Amino acid sequence: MTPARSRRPSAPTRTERGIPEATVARLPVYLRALTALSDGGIATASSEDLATAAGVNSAKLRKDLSYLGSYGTRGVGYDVEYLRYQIAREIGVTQDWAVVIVGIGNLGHALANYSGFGTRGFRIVALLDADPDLVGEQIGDMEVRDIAELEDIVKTDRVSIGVITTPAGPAQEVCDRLVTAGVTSILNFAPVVLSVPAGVDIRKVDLSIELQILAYHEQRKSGEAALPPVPELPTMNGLPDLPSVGGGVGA
Amino acid sequence: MTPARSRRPSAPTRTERGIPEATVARLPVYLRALTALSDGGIATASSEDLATAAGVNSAKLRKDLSYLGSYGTRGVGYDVEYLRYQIAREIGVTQDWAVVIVGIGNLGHALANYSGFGTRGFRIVALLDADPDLVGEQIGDMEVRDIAELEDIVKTDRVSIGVITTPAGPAQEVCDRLVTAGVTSILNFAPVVLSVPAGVDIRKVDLSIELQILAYHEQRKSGEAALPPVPELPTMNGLPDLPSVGGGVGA
DNA sequence: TAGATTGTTAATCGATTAACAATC
DNA sequence: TAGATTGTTAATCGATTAACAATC
Repeated sequence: MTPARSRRPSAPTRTERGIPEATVARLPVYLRALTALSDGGIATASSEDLATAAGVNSAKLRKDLSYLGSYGTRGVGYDVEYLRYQIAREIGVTQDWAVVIVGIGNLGHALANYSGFGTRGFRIVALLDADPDLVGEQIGDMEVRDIAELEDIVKTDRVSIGVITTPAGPAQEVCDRLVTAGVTSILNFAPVVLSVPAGVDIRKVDLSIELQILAYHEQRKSGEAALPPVPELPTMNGLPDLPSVGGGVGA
Repeated sequence: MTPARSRRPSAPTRTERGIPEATVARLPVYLRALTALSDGGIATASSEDLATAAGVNSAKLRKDLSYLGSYGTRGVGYDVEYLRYQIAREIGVTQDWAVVIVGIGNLGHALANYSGFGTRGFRIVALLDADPDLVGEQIGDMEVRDIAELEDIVKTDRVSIGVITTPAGPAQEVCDRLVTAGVTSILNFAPVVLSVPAGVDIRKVDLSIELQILAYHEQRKSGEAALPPVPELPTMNGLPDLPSVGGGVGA
C-alpha cells in the first residue's frame, strides 16, 4: 500500500455539464410524472410526492434533479410547472425533432398511428417502405413514400432521428443510408445489432429480449424445485464435437 | 480508520446460483448471436467472434458466460450449438411460457402478428380487449376474446406472462387483474408506472421515453453552440408562484 | 421560531475492463 | 511443444442509498 495513493477523488463521471446516463434515462419519467401532477391541478410537489409518481425513491430523485440545478425550495418542494419546463428544456423537447419511420409493417403502422407521438417534441415527417404495394397508402394524415426518397427527405427536412421498423434483413442497410444522409440518432426495433459510426446514438427496443429476461426470472420463481439442477449433456439434435465437456457447472 | 475493518471481500452480488442483472439482460443477445452463427453454419466461435456478433467487448462476454459455468475450451473457443443450448436452458426458453396480450389496438395487433413471437419459448394463448367491436375479430389464427375471460384464461392456461398494450387509463386495473389471477411477469407498453406486489416482475417498453433519451443527446451534438446556455426564467404560459427562483443553474 | 424538505456528502454496492495465469 | 484462448482476478468506474447540514 503506497502512502500517498492518488485515488482520484470521486471523478466527475460526466463531462462538463453532462449528466450521468442513468439520470438521463429517468428524466423523461420525471417529465411524465410532472405532467400528470400538473394535469391533476397540483402546483407544488415534494421530492417524496414526485418520487412516488415516478416509481423511484426520493433520494435518487433529488440526486438526479441536483444535476440540473437547484430548482426546488427547501421546506416547500418543487413548483410543478417550473420544474417541468426545466426538465423539458434539459431533455430538448421544447423544440421539435424531425423523425422518419422506415418499414411500415404492423409495427411501423402502429407507431405511425401513435397519437401525439409520445408527448410533443417529435414530428414524424415521413413514413418509408420499399414495398411498392404499400407506397401511396394513407395512414392518418400521412402517406407512405418510397424508400428511394430517404436521402432527399432526411436532407430537406433536417431529420435527426430515424426509427427502424424493418425486418432484420434490411435493417443494417437502412441504418447506413440514414446515417449517410445525416441522421445522428437511431431507434431500432429490428432484432439485429446495428453498427454505426462514432457520434451516432442508437437505442434498441426488442420485444423478444424483454420476454426472455422475464422468462429467466419466471423460471427461478415457480421452477426452483421442479427443474433439474443441470443436465450433464443436453439432449439436442446433433451436438458435434463437444469441447471435452467436463460437466460441472462451476462453483 | 479502524484496524481490522471488515470490508466484506467482494460480496457475491448475486444470490446463490443467481446471475447479475446486467448479465441476465445480455444473455438473450448472446443467444440470438449464437443462433445467427449457427444458421451461418459456424460450429465453433471464440469469445472475440461472439462478442463482435453480439456487439459487446470480449472481456464482458467471457465474464458473463463464466456465471453460467465453464462451457468453453481454452485455446479453442465455444461450441456454438452447445453454448446456445446452455444459454437457452439458463434463460428458460427451452420450455414454453404462456402469454396473454391485453389491449388489441395498433400495437397489440402488431405484437399478435409478430411471427415466431421472438424466438420460440413463448406461446400466445389469448388476445383480450374490452371493446365489443373488436371481440371476435380474427388475427392470424387467433380470435380476440372479451377481457371478461381474463381470469378464466390465466388460470386454465397457467399464463405466467402478461403483455399490456392498453392505453394508460386502464393499464393499472388490467395489471391488477392479471396479477390477482396468477400472472407473475408483466411486460408493459402503456405509458404509466404500474405498481405490483413483491414477487411480480415488471418490465417496461416506452417509445416516447426512448425518443426523449435520444433527443437529449441529439441536443448536445448539433445544439451546443446554437442553444442559449440557460434562460433565467422560462417563457411558458402561467408559472404561478415560482419558488423564489434564484436563477442560477448550479455549478 | 419550529417544522419541513432540499441539496449534498460519503459510504456502499454493482458493473465494467484489462491483464494474465491456466490450460487446451 | 508453441500458439491460442478461456476463466478469473483485481482495479476502476459508475450508480444507488442513507443520512444530515443547510435553509426556506
